[in-house]
This record gives sequence, C-alpha cells and structure tokens, in this order.
Amino acid sequence: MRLSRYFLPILRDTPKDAEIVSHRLMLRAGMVRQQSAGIYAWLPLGLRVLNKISAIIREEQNRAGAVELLMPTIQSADLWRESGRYDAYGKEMLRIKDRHERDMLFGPTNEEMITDIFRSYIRSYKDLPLNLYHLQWKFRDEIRPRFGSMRSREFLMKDAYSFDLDEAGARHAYNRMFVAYLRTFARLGLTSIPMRAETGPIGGDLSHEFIILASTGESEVFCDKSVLDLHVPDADTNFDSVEDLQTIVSNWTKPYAATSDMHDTAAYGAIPTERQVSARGIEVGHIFYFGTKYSEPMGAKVMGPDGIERPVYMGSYGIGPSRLVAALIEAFHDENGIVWPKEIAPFHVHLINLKVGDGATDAACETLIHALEARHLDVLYDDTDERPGGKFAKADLIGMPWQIIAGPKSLADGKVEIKNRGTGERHLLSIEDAVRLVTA
RNA sequence: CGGGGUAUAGCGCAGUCUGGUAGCGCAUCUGCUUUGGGAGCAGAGGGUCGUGGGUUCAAAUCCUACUGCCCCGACCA
Repeated sequence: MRLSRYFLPILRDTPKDAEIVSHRLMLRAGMVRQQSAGIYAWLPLGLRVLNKISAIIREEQNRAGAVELLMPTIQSADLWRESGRYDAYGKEMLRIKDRHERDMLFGPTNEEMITDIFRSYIRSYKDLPLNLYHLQWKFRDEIRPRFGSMRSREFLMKDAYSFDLDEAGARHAYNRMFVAYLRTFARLGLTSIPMRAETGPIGGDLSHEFIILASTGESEVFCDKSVLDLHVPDADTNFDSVEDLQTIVSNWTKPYAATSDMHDTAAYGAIPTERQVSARGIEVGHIFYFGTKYSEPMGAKVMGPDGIERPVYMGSYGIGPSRLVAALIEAFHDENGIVWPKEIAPFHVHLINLKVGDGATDAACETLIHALEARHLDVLYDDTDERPGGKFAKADLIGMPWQIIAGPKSLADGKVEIKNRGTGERHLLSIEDAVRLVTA
C-alpha cells in the first residue's frame, strides 16, 4: 500500500479528550474517529487491526468446533419479553421503534435470538453438541463510556453459544471455549489469566473472566505468579477429548487468580509472598455456563435418547475485539508510539523511501515491495515527499514490527537500513538479506 | 443518574471579567531554499465563535433556555 494513496490521518497533537495511552495513540495514529460519545468510526489502519484480531478469533473458534453464523444487530423486543429480560435489562438497552410502532432494540447480546434459532430447527440430541458463534456489533448504552474503544457503547463482540443435552456435556463445551480462549489470547501476543468470575443465580464454578495485566486496567486483580508460566495448549489439542480438556482447564484453574469481586484474602495470603501478584487488569473475555436459563422459558428442547424431551443446557462465551485493540496497545507501546506484535500488525513492513524521485532509491523500494509481497507480507510504502524526520516519527507512531529505510546514503553501498520497532535494533543489510530477515 | 467542567479554524489554545470589524501555534495550499530523526523564508486560504431566544446603536463577550462533549462516582464485554 502506497502511503500517498492511503487514508491515514495522523494527528501530531494529542486530542485533549483522550485520557489513557491506547486512546491517545489510536486517535493519533489515525485508527479511529469518535463520532459520538462511545461510538467510533474505524479508519483503515484501525480496521486492519480489528480484522486481524477477528481472523485469529475465528480460527480458534473453528478449531474448537464452533460454527460461525451472523445474527442481526436489530432485534425484536418480543424475544426479550419471552426470556423476561426486556424489563430486566434496564436503560443499558437501546430501545427503538420501527415505522409501525413495533418495539425493537439494538442488541446488547444475543442469547434470546440464538435460542430462538436453535429451537426453530433442532429437535434431537443427535444434533448436539452444537456451538454457534458470530462476530457482530453490539450496543450497550453505558452510563459513562470512556477510554476510547476500551469501553465504548458500540463495540464488536464475538459471542458463542453452546447447546448440550446435559450439564456434563455443557461442561465440556465450556472447556472447549476455555482452551480456545487461552490459545486466542496467546496468539495475539497476550498473557491472559483466567479468573473465577461471579456466576449469578446459577452458581457453580463455570464462569471465568480472561484478564490481561495492564497498569491502566479497570479491575484490581490478584493471582499466584505461577499462573503466568503455564503452558498454553498446542494447536493439535484434541478438543473432542473430555479428559484432555478437563486436565488443561484444571491445571489452569488450580493457581489462585481472582478479581477484587471474588478475592479471598485468606487464600491469597496462603501463597508464598514472592509469588503473590497484585496488579490491575483488563477483562478481554468472559465465558459462562447458564444451563437452562433461556432454553426453559423459551422452549428450546430436544428429545433425549431416553425418549424424554428436555431443555438444552447452554453457555455463552464472549470476546471483545474492539476492546482488544485498545488492550493490545496498552500492552504494546513505548514513548514514541505503538509497537504491534507481529500477528496483528496492520502491515508487516513499513518501507520508508527517504528520497522520493531519486531513481536508484525508487527502484530499490520497488524491488523490496515486489520481493516482500511475493512472500505474502503486507507493506506500507511511505512514498510521500515528507522530510525524513517526519517519516521516522510517523513510522514509530503507527508501530509496524519492521521498518525498512531506503535512502541514497546506504544504497551507495547497496544497503538498506532495517529497524526492529520493538527492540530498536538497526542493521545495514543488502536488499536480499533485509527481505530474508523480515520473512524469518 | 448525582457532582464538576467545557464548547472560538482540521488539532491545541488565547480573547469573555471590562460589549466596539475574531487572533496565536501546529496543520493545509503556493513559491524558493532545504532533505538520515517532526526544516527555513515569503505569501495564501480556512471560523454563521455549539444552538435558539433576549438585552443593546452594537454580542464570541451580558441574560436565558437547550444541546454536545469531557472528568469524578455508582454500573459494565
């Protein structure tokens, strides 16, 4: 992508409304634009990150056996009256009327709708287990949105819903998502910690929040340091093995880890002092089991092998990609800007042409672009006639993992400079070696 | 929803107290000189001063109502 033809509205000054670093950087890097309180337009650079995160989430959901569909943003109030949540949800739900004065709403979540879809088609235990998910924009009319896309009113959410014949089946479905989440966050470059969360009226031990540590996190969290070193399940994990998954989940839930809501001072105090971690965290995922809470009132029943019809046991599993964009920046930045992990960087390589119009420099850049694109790397090519200082500052701000700097000085020796954004290391390399290094 | 702020050019701000033809920095455009870490000079464009009503010869400025946005708290993926 040539920067001269791209849409990347960089801000040199920090907008005064942005309080936390991720919000500041997202605005400065031209990733988002606020359109209303807690509502953002995603500009090209931000959208690329959002899509990369979503792609990883999809891969891991699919790997764990979930099946993607897409439900609408606008829902009918009737479904919510069936579950009883239309009155219970309160002002956080954005309620609207259509031209026929019918009560509609902008969905804050989709339990009712997915339950309706399920009950419309599924009749037999033979069609279970089933896990359906989608990535869709949600709206929760927060009293006070803040921190940019970290806590917005409109937000993208991956929500999955599992259906099983009994509680044991639901537990395995839960474990599938538990493992999928560990893998998802690890692939995003994050160390996530599953923490026991409140389960509401259902009770039990089947609700976890996935937290990443960040000094600007909204929640106060406590954990045993050993949880940070646990092995993330491999890609070839057998998601059909009840025992394998239960072993993984048991290992991950053994060390103490809790948010302040669930904090047990005595249990925490029993951890050796050097392993006690008290920090702030950002909730990036939440999974829970809720049994027949929706299937019962909404009549989502299947026939069991015993010939008895019963409501299905359900769970739901959420990840917020739009929040993750902010969370990732909180985790990966320095004083000059964003430092994207390789997996989610909007472009792999930021190629800087220091002297646009100089034949040799232009030619070297074209050669690099072709070589990199042939290896399926996305290149952002700064072919503008801005001065070098401005280009460097911009490259550091938007934070691609590699910067390749081509100018007459180094090209006189047949070299380009390559800079690792994360470590700051620079090397003078031939074009071939530079390509080899970023491809590695 | 309670409390506190704020609204003037794309961004950051001054001007409001004490009414009198709307300004600064950055950004943008033109020209020249520059060109390896946010250049210099010269020139130019851009604002119904959040909206409505009022006071006044005259309102960014005073009065009034409304709205947007931000911060603190309770609430949330």
